[in-house]
Amino acid sequence: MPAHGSAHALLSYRSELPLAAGTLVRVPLGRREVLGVVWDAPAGHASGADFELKPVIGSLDGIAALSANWRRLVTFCANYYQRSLGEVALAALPPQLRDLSAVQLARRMKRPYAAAAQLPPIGQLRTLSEQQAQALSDIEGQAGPFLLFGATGSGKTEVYLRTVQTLLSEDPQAQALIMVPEINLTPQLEQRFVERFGEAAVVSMHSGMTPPQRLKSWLSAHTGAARIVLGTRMAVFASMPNLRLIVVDEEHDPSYKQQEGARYSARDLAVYRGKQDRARVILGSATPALESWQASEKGRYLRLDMRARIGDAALPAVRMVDMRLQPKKAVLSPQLLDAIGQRIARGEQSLIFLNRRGYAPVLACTACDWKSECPHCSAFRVFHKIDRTLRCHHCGFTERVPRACPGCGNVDIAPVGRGTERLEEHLGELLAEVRHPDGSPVRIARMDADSTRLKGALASQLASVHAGEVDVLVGTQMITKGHDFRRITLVAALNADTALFSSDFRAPERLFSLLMQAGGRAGRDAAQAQSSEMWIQTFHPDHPLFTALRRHDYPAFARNELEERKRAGLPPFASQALVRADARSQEVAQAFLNAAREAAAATAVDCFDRVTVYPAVPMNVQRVADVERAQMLVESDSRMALQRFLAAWRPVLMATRERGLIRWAIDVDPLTI
DNA sequence: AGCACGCCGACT
DNA sequence: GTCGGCGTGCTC
Repeated sequence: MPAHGSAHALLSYRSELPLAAGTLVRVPLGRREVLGVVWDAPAGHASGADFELKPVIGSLDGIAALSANWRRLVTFCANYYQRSLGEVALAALPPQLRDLSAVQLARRMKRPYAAAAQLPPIGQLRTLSEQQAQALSDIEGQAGPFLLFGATGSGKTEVYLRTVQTLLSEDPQAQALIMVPEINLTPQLEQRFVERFGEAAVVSMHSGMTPPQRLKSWLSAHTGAARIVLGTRMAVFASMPNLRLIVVDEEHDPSYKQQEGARYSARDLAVYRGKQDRARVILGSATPALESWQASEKGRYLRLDMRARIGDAALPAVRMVDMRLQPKKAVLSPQLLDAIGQRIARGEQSLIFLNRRGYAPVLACTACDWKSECPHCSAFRVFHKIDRTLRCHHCGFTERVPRACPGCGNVDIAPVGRGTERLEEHLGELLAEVRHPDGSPVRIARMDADSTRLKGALASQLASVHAGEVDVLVGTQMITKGHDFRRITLVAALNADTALFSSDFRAPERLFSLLMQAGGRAGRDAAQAQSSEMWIQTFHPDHPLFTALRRHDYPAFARNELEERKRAGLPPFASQALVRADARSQEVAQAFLNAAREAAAATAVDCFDRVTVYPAVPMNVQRVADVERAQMLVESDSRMALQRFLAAWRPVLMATRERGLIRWAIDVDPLTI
């Protein structure tokens, strides 16, 4: 089964020696030599073909065959997400395995991966809170899967650590897989696991590693030497012969869904894999995905409640600022500004969250109707004052800001709206007079994808916040994730309203989660928690989402939202898939989709009456980098029916030809539609 | 995914 | 007259 994208994925080869299923081999394909995996044993696949089979070139016999469970996971993923086996399998293996010569491999395998790392003795551990102890005993006593519903600061990580510890000490071979949504979050997690279990027991797996590092980690997990694998979504495919526990931390995070190639959900695959491998699965979150919450309501997941913060630290008080009562052009209300000033005077830190980077999202001419549109996309280019550029956040197209309006020559072109850069500048002006207790001026910093682009920049910025060298931190989404800021007592969210009335039905869920997470940055020290506040500026202070947020009441939010989803027939009460098509023109993209839609009706499968295929529509951002994009929604009230339909329909899609079509893909369980 | 084969525009 | 553009199709 070598790597190629066609439908009937398996290719047959002959071999003098019998090769066990799961063996890694090198085989000829066309005039190349590629990596392959023996999928089924010699039998079956009769050579009764009309052509001669090519021989297997050799097997990578230093490496044990991939297990049946691993192959089942890959098969399931390929079938469920409508991709070829070869694509999924090869993407799941470390890329260096593909171009490693036999000699290099032999040299590599000489290194001792054989024995499972011994765990160092565990020193004195902190006493667990009552709810932590309860969660642990539930995890030990029940089969799961578990939904660990725990507030930020409730000590979820300690529960993971203890579960791993119990497991690994009971079973000297056992392995655990711990997943986090982002690469940025792996170092601090790795540190905690290494502290507890020692360097030798832990390996990481994420796309930021060099190919040799990745191969090393993979081999270490595959041989069973690594007891603990930490990683991002790709780690769900790690070959682990003695896997007994899978943790998906921040399970609600959209990053668990791969957004190109095989569009799998690592969280959902983790649950499948846990069942296959008889490994415990723990999904952890303060704001679970509504799909997971619903599963826990129905008893498919066992919910473990950890709603209190450690040491009974209070959650921050939520303050709503009604922007209808503020001066028209106010960015920051006087109350909020005043509150920030007070923190500075007390030597405490504030965090201002605005989910829009750059200086201004649009630049516009004051005389004509010119706007900073991207010539290659149906989107505006963002004004970045710092280097005086207009940058398209979709295709990357960047130009210097024109001196005068390209439309009419007017020199007066003005920024419209605001991003983090402008907010940082604005705050500097507003807080210019404010002083520290020691009389020094205010220090404002900005943290977003632009300020952290350079290697090491993120770490050094975080360090300076931790060291107390910053009074006010302005940033995007990125500052709300995971970082354990100890001295922040005020968090403010500007511009939260856009998500309330979005056409994306998941927008409220993401907003709630984001605000809870941002709020969780405040008052992580019990001593300061009393005075910690989360500020929200909004034109809709009475919106039910904010009512639930004020009480830190995720269950109330979920109940509300699930009711609406049910009424509207949306996930988790329906299953969806999306077919996307790219072409030089919108007409071609849509023609392809609609042709496939017609063909679906004609090739009626038995489950077709339970499935709705909607007509093709342009995507939200219709054109990116001069490519027109369209999509088509497929929906059913039954996941099974949708699956059966997609499996039957895929060959039809593949047979559908449209001149000028660039590519198409199916996205099963899409996160944005 | 590669890497062929194949049919139309600017070069020695 | 060729070199090379990338559209289309195949790989046991």
